[in-house]
Amino acid sequence: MNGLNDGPSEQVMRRQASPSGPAESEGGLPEQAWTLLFELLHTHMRNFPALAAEFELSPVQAHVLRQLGEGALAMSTLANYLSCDASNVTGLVDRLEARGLVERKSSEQDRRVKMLVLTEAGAELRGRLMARLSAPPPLIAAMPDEDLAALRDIMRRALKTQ
Amino acid sequence: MNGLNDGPSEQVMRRQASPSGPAESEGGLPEQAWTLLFELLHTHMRNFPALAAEFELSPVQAHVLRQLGEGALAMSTLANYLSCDASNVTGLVDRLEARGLVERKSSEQDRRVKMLVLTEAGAELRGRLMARLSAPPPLIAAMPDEDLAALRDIMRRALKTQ
DNA sequence: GTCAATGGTTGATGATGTCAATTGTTTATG
DNA sequence: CATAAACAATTGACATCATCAACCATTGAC
Repeated sequence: MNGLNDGPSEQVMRRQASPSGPAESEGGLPEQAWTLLFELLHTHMRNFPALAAEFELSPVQAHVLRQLGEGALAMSTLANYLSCDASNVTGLVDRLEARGLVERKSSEQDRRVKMLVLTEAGAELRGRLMARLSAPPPLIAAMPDEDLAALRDIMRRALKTQ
Repeated sequence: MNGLNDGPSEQVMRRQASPSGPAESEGGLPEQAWTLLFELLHTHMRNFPALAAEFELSPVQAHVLRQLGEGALAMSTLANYLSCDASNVTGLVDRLEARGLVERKSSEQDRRVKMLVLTEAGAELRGRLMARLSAPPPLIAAMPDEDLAALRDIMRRALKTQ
């Protein structure tokens, strides 16, 4: 695990009484960059429910479908991904299974475990969902190519060394 | 509002049957950059509930406190911000009010309207919450200064021209 | 004054989330 | 081998979040 505060700068939280949240002009370089990203992030997340609803999915169900694309997942693994209680996943999967999007398969190695796999219909829906999700929001789409390339390279480096 | 698909490139969704979601190496520049950002975004959103729980707040309550910092808001305005039904806001505010974090004030101009304001305790809690939220996640904190500065400048330009 | 529109609440219902307790299966230990 | 501990999933009880339809109070237009 990467520790959070083992880095160089200690000047976080300089004026926690600031009325309007993180001030862009204050703090170290990481805080400045993060605050701006945070803005985009929340703007985008606000209409995630509406986006999921386009496919008649709740936000959580959309999240589940997204995670489930890589292959079969155990219920407990899914609970970890969602950082929620295992008992929550039961009902979640119940509803997805009732809609014919996923299937429970008992594991051969360990009969306690139930693996989740997408059905044909589930994979198809996930395909459309992911295509919709990967459409860049207006703010990104409007960026000049130069900035986009720089942004892509920066993020590639960051995700690689994580 | 900025249209979504009035841009240049049309090569989105080339292989929607791809099993693992948006492939980083495909699509136009905006899609490539966005897909990477999207990764960070969802990683961060996964532990937003846990982060809110540090302050004994549900995710939605944290969102409300965040929005409520700028000043008084009408219930209906808050419902718009959250893009949810007005009746949902009633219960939400009921619980926040019961905890002494916000207050309903009847508007002078229009006695139908109820304005929401933070109490002393609410403002204090919001301050701590915002300070916590503006702490950059590990992935950002680990970036070299050069990338951080570039990222900040790119995002500034993008948010400005929006 | 009457009537439609608006802002907020209430009640019914379903989805999401947690916790505590239970069942069935594995694994470790005597 | 037998028993106990650990684990995966489920169940039941309960709070929260979300929507819809119906309802009051107030406003504003006619």
